[in-house]
Amino acid sequence: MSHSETGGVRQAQKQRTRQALLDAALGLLEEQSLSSLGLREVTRVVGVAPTAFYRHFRDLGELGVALVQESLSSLHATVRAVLAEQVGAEERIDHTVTVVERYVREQPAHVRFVARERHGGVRAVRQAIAGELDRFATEVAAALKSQPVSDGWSDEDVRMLAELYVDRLVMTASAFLDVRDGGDQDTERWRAVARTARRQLHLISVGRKHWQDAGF
Amino acid sequence: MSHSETGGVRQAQKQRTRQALLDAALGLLEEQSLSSLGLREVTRVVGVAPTAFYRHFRDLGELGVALVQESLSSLHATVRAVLAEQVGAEERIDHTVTVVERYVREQPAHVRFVARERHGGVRAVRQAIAGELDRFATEVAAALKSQPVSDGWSDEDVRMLAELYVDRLVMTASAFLDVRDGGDQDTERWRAVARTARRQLHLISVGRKHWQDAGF
DNA sequence: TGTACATCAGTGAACGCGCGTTCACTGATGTAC
DNA sequence: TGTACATCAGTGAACGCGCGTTCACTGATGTAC
Repeated sequence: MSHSETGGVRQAQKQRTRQALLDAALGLLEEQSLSSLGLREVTRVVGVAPTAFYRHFRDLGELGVALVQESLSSLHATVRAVLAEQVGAEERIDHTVTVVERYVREQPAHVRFVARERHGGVRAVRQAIAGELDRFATEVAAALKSQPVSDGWSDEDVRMLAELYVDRLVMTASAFLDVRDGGDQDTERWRAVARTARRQLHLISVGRKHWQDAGF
Repeated sequence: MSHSETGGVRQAQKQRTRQALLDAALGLLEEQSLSSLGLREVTRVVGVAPTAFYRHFRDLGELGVALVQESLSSLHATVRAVLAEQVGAEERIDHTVTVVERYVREQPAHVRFVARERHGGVRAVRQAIAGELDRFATEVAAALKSQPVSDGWSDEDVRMLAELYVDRLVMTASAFLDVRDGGDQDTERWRAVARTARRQLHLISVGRKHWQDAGF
């Protein structure tokens, strides 16, 4: 082949192995938590020697931090698109829940990983997740602030509201996951979770509208 | 001694060892998650032979379930007392947050355990926590229903609101814990978490008051 | 284009270690009479 | 009260096993000329 690009085949193969390690770990983490996951378990699934692991990550904590980026970047992008929509509050809530539903269906392992490791036993991973959710909340806050309903709101209160929404979305994703794990797929229970999530977000939205009337 | 009571000394000593195992495990779980905790680690801390463990628990999952009861029963009782108070909504919220603050200060390990294992790697423990929080939500729902503000509310909506409050309390406890872990103790950041928590609960409360006006 | 050397992703043997679990046991506590 | 037997919480040796990490290696890919 040409030598116009640096690396090429070798670098591409390395990336493929790295991704295989991430995928294998994510799969194994459906049944356990990161702090009990073994390096040899992961390499065994991929089909490489245990020592190959060290060519990509110092330890499983470092792999975990990489998984955080992978897990949250896709959801982040999708929700950002919803936030940018110029529609009414009710529509936006409905759409957001739909997006979360789809995310849980399509990336259940990523959702479980984040929910589990958000308070899990590996500090570096907890911090990575906290950092991502913080950036997430900052974006939501910016979107909320730009809406007319927020006129007269302090930055502190906008932030408070943003965190309320973000936490609720994470809890909702986790609730969908629990239904999925229970064996139900698209059943009554799944729809009940969606309905409850929408009503909870609507209730928060109502509170937001009347927040200043209440004198806070 | 007398033989009027069955057991006595022997039974009491067994209970003491059992409690020592629970305490040791809880301590070790500050730094790791249940699915990576070792049976030998626990018995080493207590100062008994590894095999003594089996006189009390089949495995660490069973010990974890026992820790769930221990962790949530005390908080449960305290919050129940707050719910029974006949005061205004604002006062009740302030008081609830104060109770949560005290709980995090006094039982940080219990709080961390529940937050971590709620979505952790051990199914039996997850289910035990989910069950406890479910009973908790049921009590909160009953308390909410008995208030005049809830006239005209469906049971479903009362339940939805109760879950919103319970999740919020768990998140608040977890937020206090994060500040504590960060090295700050009673500082500005701790007070900021308390302030945010109160405002979030108040906002939900405002939403509740205007829920029916909004036509849901 | 061809050749000679450098790089480095993945290998495989070896290590010491702590793990969970088994088993037959010991000796203090409990019970029957 | 005293004696003889039963119970059972905790012991300690032993086991096979999989773990994370080290090290010198191999051979395909990359680069310089």
